[in-house]
Amino acid sequence: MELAVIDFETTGLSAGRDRIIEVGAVILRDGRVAESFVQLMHPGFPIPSFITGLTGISNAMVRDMPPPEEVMPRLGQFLDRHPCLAHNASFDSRFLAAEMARAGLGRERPFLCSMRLARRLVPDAPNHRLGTLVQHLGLRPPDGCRAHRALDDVLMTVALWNHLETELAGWLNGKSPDFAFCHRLMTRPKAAAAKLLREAAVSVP
DNA sequence: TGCCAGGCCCTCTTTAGGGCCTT
Repeated sequence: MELAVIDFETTGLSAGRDRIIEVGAVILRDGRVAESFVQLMHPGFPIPSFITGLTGISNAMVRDMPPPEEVMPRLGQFLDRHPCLAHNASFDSRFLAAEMARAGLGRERPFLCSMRLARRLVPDAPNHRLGTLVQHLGLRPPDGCRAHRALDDVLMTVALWNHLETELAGWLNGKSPDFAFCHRLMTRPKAAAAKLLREAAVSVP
């Protein structure tokens, strides 16, 4: 399954009030990064100091950067028709929809959520934050990877997804899971998701 | 003036509340 893995750094949590200040995205093909896209953006107002402390993205870094509405057409072309994957996808899909609408480019995109899948497949993790899961599973993000920068968070999500996909393929007798199966798994209640896995394990030849 | 996200998910639930995740 080809996926676009995406992550936004923003000025806050509200898609209605806050703006995107950085996007990272990659096209994942056979578990490998085939293309990548990263861009800082100027939100049109000062970045809150809390966000600069969290992400390291300062007002000086975005001073000469384009506003989100200028970046969205290029991002839309990059994502093309790929289904998207993000960690806590409801957050990123809300911001993507809000910024696309501001740019006059409204289009709903299907999303998978690595956090919701991990809650089904890694129930014993201390918590389901991206960094915790990567550490808990012993995954190795690329050297120099820094949490809360968009492309680095994308690469950690890729590492997590590759682990989850391998685990799902184990349930499916080696067959790679498709989008519909992953979506069913992450949207069903816990007990129903567990039943879905058990049924898949015996029904896939 | 005062406030400011939103949706999933669990449970001491369903006539509800609060923790988890994302920035």
